[in-house]
Amino acid sequence: MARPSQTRERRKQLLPVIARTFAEFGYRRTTTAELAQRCEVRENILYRLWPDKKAMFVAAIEYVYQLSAETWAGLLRDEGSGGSAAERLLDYESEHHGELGLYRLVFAGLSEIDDPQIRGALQKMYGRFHRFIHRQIAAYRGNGRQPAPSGAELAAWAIVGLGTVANIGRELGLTTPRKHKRLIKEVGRLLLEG
Amino acid sequence: MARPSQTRERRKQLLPVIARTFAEFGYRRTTTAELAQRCEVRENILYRLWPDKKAMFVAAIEYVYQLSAETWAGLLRDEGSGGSAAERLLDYESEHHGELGLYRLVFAGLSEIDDPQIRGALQKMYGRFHRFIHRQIAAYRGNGRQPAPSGAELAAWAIVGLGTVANIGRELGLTTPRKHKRLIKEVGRLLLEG
DNA sequence: GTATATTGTAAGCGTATACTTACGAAACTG
DNA sequence: CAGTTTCGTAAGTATACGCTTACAATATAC
Repeated sequence: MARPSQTRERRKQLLPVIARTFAEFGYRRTTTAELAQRCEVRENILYRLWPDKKAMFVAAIEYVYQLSAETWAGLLRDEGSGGSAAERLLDYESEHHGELGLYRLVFAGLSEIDDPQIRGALQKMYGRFHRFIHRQIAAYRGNGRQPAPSGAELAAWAIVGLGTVANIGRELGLTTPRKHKRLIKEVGRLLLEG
Repeated sequence: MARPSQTRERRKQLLPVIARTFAEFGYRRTTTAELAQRCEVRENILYRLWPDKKAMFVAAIEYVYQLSAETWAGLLRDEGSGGSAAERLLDYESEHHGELGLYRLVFAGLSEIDDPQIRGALQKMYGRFHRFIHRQIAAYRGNGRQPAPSGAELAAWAIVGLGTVANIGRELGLTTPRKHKRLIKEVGRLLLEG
């Protein structure tokens, strides 16, 4: 036998850098040379970790949800700070939403939606986000009462859209930080109540 | 003197084809060769109408709003079919929203947001959509009463987001046509009322 | 220590594609 | 008709970039 492979750890190590780079430049404009430089390795090392550029991008998309999910899981565990889970999430997002700029990665993905693999990654990601929010709304509304109506599913989509447009508005400089915050907090509240 | 230039008419004539092509492939994946072929001309003819590929794309973005605006203006004139203007618009959009697939053009643009010209075109487009919807909400809410509160502005952004996510859901096959329709109609109504 | 696998370095290749140039044909003006 | 400009065709250029290959160095297992 010989050296044990460290590809798994190396992938995890480089993924945040890859994701940030794709988020910054988009899919096409990101060159494998740039990726390598930011990762401080040579190009062919990236090609040992992933079969091609597209696989790197798909991995980056999956990373986006992971990161949010971890943050939110932390918020849900931390029940101390008052309010229901849904309310705490809304409060948090109204302050920190889009902070990492990874939504740009999603925009980039949406431009490549004809590709089956990228499309699949986006489906999974949006599906997860939606399911998570859906559960939060259902839990909030059905607090002891009858099971939540199907409206919660629609509301969950609307909240995903709210997050999306909030990022677009911010990115284009069309909404001030103050409005951005109010948009998520107030309209989010409205959608949560139903 | 000699032949009068027909560049203006030619541009208008080709723009719908250009826009559809960019919508289909995105910005980077669209080649000037493909554009020319769909327009049934040679590449350099496109370069006589626009200075470069980017200018063609920017023109296509502007075309997106024009097209929607024309449709909506028609709906607003046609007061016969009952309901307030805002309600008629919602009804119409719940049936036909995203039909032309031009929202893909917007996704493509969002991936190129670092470019000043494309960014500017998107700012103008989103600004116009928002302003239009904002006016509709304000008119609906302030029907004879006090001037509409600032919440209408937020609601307008939320509705833009609603349209965006509805298209994403449809595109990814995550929402059925039935849900798509309900999403716009029911949540749109909720946001309209405030 | 040695064999075997992994890691790192460096250069290069083939292709795709935005944009250009050159030139002949047609059309409008006076 | 004559002169000028636009319009259409065709080929070419230059570059950027995804991906590969070849080889040296290093680390682990036995």
